[in-house]
Amino acid sequence: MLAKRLPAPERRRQIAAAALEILATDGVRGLTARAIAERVGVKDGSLFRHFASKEAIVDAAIDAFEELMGETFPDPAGDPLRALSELFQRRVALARARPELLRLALSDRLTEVAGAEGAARVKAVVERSVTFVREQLTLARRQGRVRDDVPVEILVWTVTGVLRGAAGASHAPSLRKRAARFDPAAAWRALELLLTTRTDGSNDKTH
Amino acid sequence: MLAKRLPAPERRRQIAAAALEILATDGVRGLTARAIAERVGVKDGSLFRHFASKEAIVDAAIDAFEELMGETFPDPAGDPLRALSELFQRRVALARARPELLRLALSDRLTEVAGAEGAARVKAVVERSVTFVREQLTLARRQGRVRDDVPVEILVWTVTGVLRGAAGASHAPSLRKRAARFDPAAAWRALELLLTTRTDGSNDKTH
Amino acid sequence: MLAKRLPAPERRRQIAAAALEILATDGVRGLTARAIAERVGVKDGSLFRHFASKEAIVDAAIDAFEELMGETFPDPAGDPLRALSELFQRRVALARARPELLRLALSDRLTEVAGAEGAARVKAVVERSVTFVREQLTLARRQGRVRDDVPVEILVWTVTGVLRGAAGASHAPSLRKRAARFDPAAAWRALELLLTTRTDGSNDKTH
Amino acid sequence: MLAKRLPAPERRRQIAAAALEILATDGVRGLTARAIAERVGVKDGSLFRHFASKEAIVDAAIDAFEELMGETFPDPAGDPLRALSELFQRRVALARARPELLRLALSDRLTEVAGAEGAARVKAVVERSVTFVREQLTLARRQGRVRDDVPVEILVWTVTGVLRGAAGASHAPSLRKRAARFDPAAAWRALELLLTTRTDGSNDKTH
DNA sequence: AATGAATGAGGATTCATTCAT
DNA sequence: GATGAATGAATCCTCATTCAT
Repeated sequence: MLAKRLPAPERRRQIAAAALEILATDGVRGLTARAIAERVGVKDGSLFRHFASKEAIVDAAIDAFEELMGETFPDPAGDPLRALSELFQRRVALARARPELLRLALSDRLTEVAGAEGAARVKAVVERSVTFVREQLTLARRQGRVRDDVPVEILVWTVTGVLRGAAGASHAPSLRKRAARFDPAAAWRALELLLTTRTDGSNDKTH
Repeated sequence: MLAKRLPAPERRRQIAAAALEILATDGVRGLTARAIAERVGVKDGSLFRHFASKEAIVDAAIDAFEELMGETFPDPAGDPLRALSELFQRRVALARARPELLRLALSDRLTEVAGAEGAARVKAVVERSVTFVREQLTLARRQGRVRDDVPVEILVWTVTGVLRGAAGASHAPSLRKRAARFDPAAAWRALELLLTTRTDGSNDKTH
Repeated sequence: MLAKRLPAPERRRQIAAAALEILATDGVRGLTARAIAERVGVKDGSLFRHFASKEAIVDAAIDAFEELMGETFPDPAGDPLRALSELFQRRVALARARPELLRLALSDRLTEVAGAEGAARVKAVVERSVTFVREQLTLARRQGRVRDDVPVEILVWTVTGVLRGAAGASHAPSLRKRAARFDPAAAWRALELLLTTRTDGSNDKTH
Repeated sequence: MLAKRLPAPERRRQIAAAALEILATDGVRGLTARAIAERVGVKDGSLFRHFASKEAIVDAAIDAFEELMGETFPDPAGDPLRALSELFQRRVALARARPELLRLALSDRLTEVAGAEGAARVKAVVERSVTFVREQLTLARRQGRVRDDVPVEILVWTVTGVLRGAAGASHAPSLRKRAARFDPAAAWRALELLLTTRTDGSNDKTH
């Protein structure tokens, strides 16, 4: 029962993609050579004709991950709020299209299965997002378009928090009910309000 | 070289705690019977005198996790913003005191190693936090103390996002530099500014 | 079907001994964890409760080899020809008692399966024999009891050659016919004749 | 990146030679289809266009080995001591020219990787040498040119021992120091002295 | 004649778990 | 209550070999 022969580069891509998906759905311990091979339709030993080791497979998976995440970064030149908005929309769209990626980005599964070098790369991808957000926020603030009564870092956490929530809401079946009519554009508008509107905080704390 | 004999309930607690720590520091694949036993100072076979299976150990670990997280919930009666503030402070304090717990709460390692029932309990713990936040926010909004120009869910994500950031900043060595003078109280004040009702729309977006 | 439980040190010895024998009889590729385990009467995985790796098993086997070979070295003090004679007798006796050891000493199987450190130890054992022979011969020569018309090294090779032959003859079934009445004592006497000082040159070459 | 197409017989020779060298340098476990193919500059699958199996490759390697060793046998007619001398010189020369062959002849690697039939052939090659030596010695003894106070077999072992030593010394880098001015001709002269000079053994043992 | 993708049968090793002592 | 020796199933990986292209 031979598997269909496939050109090596394509097989490699398949294998890396399969690893990514399995990791997202079945977790660290589910990511076995056997499982990957099965999903691809070959025998486990055959994987090692294409990759030197499981770690190498994970590295390739991280390549794919890096690329997909990288594509969601908008042009950093231009209007910073627009840049943030675009990042937001694209990330939500990505979460909808490839929910596994989201899980991977939010969990540390990739870091767990990767070797030191791969783990560093995953971390870099995540940090790049945070840095991007921080930079755009700082820029926007200099333009007076983002509130300055709150430290940037807090705003960064706000953005990443809402992004995380929106991405989760956009695909998580269990959350679908609550966020049934979840609309990413509306979410962004709300987030923008948070970032830009200056509140006076006058009527809050009682203490 | 026999390990000190310990009353069973105490050993159980030890084992569960050890599992929790190992899971946090070494990850899913680091959580082996051997590793747990070693940390407790016992031989691996002995674990199974106290627990029927590794899954049972994880279940007990989840008990501990549940309890520790549960303790951070403030009295839900009373001032909702105060309740949120307290949850915030306590969580940050917990993150500082027991950084592993934070990692566990933010990663899905526990869910990964738990059986179905355990996973559900972990999920419940996390959801309970979100629900708590949502409820307090809703209450506060009814009191007119939280802005209503933004859907509650967005505010929920804001709170959880900032909480996550603050908790991370409060312990992560790598982040310590940036958040060197990180002050949870200040973080909460900033968060509160974000949440509370604005009085005018003067500081509006430009486009 | 559980194997008989044995105290660990004894099992270790068994395993090392089994490895030595398998290597001698079945060769490098025959030395599998499975083969060792089978011979000892346990399952292969169990080997690794006693040794960290196959290499560690081989190391222990080399320990045994070293010890057995070491025991054949006579007291180097005293009459050098007597020392050589004793080494000779003991080696032949060892070859008869434990033919596998001989094979191992003469082949390089042990070196092949050992790690770098183990290989060095095996080499040292072999070299120690040669050195011992050389030293005793040199001593004897100084006493005028060994011929000096021939370089010592040639005499060393003579001794090792005859030893090798005698040891082989003493056990190899195929050679038994020829050396049917093979007598180690007689072999040594003959060897001694070869080594000792000639008195005259009467029986010289003809050409 | 196709390898140069070569006529089949030439490729076969290449492959057999490569196998021989790898076996000598890397040992039994180093002799993999991949290693052979690599050395030849071909992909591993291609080996099996030329040989039915790895065993067949080894058989061909043994052919080559047989031939090379066979070439060192001098004309058995004529002066027996001269014949021995020539064998000696040629073997030492071969050891110098092709050290791998020596290793193979002295180790039993070839026997290990060969099938039953091949192993028998290797054994025959070795035995042929011994037989040759024995025959020439017997002849020479009948002519009164070799000492008769020592059994022939002992002399055979002497010759093979010195040959082995000389061959080893002639190439082994580590031994080069000791045998720095190692001179095969001198070695043979010394050996001849051993074989021909009659000692009386009068002044040896003290016991 | 050679490649390139695949396999199946192992090989070493890990690990949760059992149970006699 | 704890140990210490064992297992069986699974894991990653290697290797000789096959065969369509």
